[in-house]
Amino acid sequence: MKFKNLSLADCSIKDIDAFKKLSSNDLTVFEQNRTCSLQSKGMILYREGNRINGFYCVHKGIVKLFKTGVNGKEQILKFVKKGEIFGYRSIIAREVACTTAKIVKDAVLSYIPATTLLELTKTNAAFSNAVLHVACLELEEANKAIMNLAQKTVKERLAEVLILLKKDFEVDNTDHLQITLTREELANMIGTATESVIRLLAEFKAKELIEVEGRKIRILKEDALIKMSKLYE
Amino acid sequence: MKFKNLSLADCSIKDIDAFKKLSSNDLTVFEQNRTCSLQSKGMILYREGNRINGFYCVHKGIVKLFKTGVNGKEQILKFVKKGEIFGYRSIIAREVACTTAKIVKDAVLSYIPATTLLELTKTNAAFSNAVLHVACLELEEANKAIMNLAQKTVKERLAEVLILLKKDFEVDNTDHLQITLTREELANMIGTATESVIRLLAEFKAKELIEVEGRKIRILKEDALIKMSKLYE
DNA sequence: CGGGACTTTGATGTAACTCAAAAATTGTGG
DNA sequence: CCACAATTTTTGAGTTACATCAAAGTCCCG
Repeated sequence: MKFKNLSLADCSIKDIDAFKKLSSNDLTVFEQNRTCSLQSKGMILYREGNRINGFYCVHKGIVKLFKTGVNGKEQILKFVKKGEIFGYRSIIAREVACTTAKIVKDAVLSYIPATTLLELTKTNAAFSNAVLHVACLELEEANKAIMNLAQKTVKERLAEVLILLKKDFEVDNTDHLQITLTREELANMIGTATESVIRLLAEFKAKELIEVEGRKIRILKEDALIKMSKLYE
Repeated sequence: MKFKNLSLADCSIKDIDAFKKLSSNDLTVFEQNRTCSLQSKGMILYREGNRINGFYCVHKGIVKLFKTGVNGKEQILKFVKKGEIFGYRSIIAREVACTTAKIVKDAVLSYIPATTLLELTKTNAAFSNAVLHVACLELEEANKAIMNLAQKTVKERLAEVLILLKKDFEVDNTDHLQITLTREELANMIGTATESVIRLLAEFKAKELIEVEGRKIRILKEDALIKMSKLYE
């Protein structure tokens, strides 16, 4: 079968962090207006510059959000995972999508129409506040990213991104990062060339900070990477 | 007198973009809970890492928001101007301030206590929605900044920032940008060294794209700068 | 008029990009 | 399940945009 271990049953709004505090009444309205779907790797949900008619909740899988730059180069802004929402920004701001959303790991998603989002944010303070909270957290993440890109070296940024990927996506039972990215995707996260990522990963490996098997990465010396990344928090 | 042309009378919440659509009822609650003040250039309103007990509306003047990097280098995230709000993010996210706020042009500000903000966002959907709207717009700005830092050259970023400063802060009657920044501040906006900004401004001047008189900049060929910045929108 | 803060210029170093070509891996259709 | 194509990864060499350092010049502002 196509979607191993995935089922539309795994699709409870209760699992979405932003909406955990909503009353059961609010949740009911919500549940009535959303649709669930399975989406396979490679699928594009919406494209930068297009109108977007709803937003998404991720129940399983991973979605990549990116902008496309001058020469077609992707700039990855976020990997969205279980419990998170995306696509709401453009609806609230009444703008076309400012990113492209692509499935990078088979996913179970909820889709909520824009009209429902706008109606709820307009009339339901608890709901509006829940989305506001998410937006504020994302804003701080974005500010940190700006700081990193502006002031840190590529090596520091790569070290940091490995740490953050471990924190956000955790490791499997063999202690490998659960998210597997191509070298190019790593490069497009930190704003560098693919070759630079390759050379730096080789350097980290030589220093025994990490182990690498294809796209699987195991972090050996997290402390050293944190120090190298100049990441303190 | 200290504050030329500034008066606490110029302090109407109606002038704050985010709150223009609020009902007069909502506005009243608001007005009762805010305090106005005049703040002179150089004043620091809050510092990164400190708890913040309220947020601000700008009626006049300009406030610089920045993070401090590894070696004390400022990373400027935003210049806040008339009609805008700031400081709300940390309150909503229940975090300490993630930036430092410094007055760079004598200002008239409203200050609204955190408790009022939290109370209003919790109970008043219109208000919560207003703040949400601001946050979503800022999020898109931040995403664009990430893209620029990651993929554009210093020259492209400087060209872009000049265009944006003109759009955001406009020009005075002599056609100069109304916001006057040091070379260092320009550098800290686009993530480069002061010397690089100086050399590039000289280059732009030689090409007659701009005129420079100290910190006053006049944009002569906006089209050429836009083209150079690879900014299309 | 003097001193601190900015600005400018030049010289030099290097982190990181680009290009190119080979090696390895992954995916796919027969 | 294999063979072939396509993509991704790796390595090397050459280039460059930009940072850094140092020193001189300029602008204010009291």
